Amino acid sequence: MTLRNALLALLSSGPMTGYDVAKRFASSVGFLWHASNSQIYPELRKLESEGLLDTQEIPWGTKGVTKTEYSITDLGMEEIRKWQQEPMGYTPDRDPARLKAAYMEMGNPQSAEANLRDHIAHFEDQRLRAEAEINRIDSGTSPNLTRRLEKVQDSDREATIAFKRFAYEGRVDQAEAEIRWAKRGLKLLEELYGEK
Amino acid sequence: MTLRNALLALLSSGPMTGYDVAKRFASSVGFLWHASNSQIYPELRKLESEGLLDTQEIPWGTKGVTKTEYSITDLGMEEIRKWQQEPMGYTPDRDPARLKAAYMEMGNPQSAEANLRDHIAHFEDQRLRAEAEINRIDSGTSPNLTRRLEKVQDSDREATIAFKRFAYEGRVDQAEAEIRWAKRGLKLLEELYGEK
DNA sequence: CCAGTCATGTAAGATGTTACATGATTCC
DNA sequence: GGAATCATGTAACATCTTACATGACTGG
Repeated sequence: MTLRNALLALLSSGPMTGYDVAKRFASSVGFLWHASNSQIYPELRKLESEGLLDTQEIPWGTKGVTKTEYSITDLGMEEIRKWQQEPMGYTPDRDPARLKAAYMEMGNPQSAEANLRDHIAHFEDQRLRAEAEINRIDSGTSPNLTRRLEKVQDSDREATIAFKRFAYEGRVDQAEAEIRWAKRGLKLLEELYGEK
Repeated sequence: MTLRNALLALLSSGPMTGYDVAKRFASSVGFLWHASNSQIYPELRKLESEGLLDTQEIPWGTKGVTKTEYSITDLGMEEIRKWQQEPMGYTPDRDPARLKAAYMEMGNPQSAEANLRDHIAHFEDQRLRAEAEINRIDSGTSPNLTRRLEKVQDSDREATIAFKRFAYEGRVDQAEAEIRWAKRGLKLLEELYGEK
């Protein structure tokens, strides 16, 4: 259900081909919601069949080849508003890192350390990506946001930017919490298994 | 793949029926990895068919009715060690809360506020549950941990407790990061939509 | 003309959700 | 005798992953 919303939200900034959509899902939106091509293309067609998206065949190259451009309909916009009004529907917890950590005494200290260092590296990377996105937002080099701002009333401009920034700040917060936790874990390993 | 590991880890503290397993998944382990009955029972049988678990039919009541008790095999224990040695395999990001937040200007401020308050309430509850679990660990009233400690050498005792505590501390950290983020969101709403 | 990008998927399988289903046992 | 708990699932569906597949266009 959320992929739909991610697609509609993305397309609310303007028309795009499936390929464009897929690319955004590999970067900007993709940091918030990942999806692969094999999910994206079928879902776009489904959304069209439900009247939430319109398609237009765009000529591509010299021969009669075309590509399909999707644009959001009024019904689609309505769907986004509905989504924003709905409560979140939190999904049950599934936390592989904590699960593994809870049983680290069953492996060896070296593996535990390696896993914690991996954890730190992973979330340092995540933080970097989120910060990069924030920089793009601030500097006006986020293609999607720029495009969106063109069709937004001046009164909504500030909020549009602020909420996007707020979302990626949340990603930074999460990454930092993960890093702090894993670092405490490394300290714990030291305490338990001594000063090598 | 992780459900298997959660099941094996749980059963490494001692034999249990599917029903017992399901109950633990509704509380302690369940805070780290959720699974429903319809997943648990079939997966237990699969693990048995792979030789990672053994079964024993236990008489139940007066008639010839039995229940099935699962216990971990040496192969199962080996599997846990393997799991601990493997790197984590981070899954792609799928973050409904941040996704929604990124497009909050498309709803109304009231919905945004309601969603952020929900977020806070949800994670305050999560924090509470994690803290309760930490208390059970500290006070020796966690049934699973107690059972596990009985069969653990003294030298591993400290680590066994410490890692479990560490895992749930991580949950507390996450919950607190979420709460801080959502509170900043409420402040942002105030700034954007004024002092009502 | 060849590499890189643009464009669009299918198929099989794993994983997880939701709803439904059934009956025994235990304790008061 | 009846409620709560113990015990064990099936079926249908939704979602997501992985591997594979194909071909046109563009720029050097």
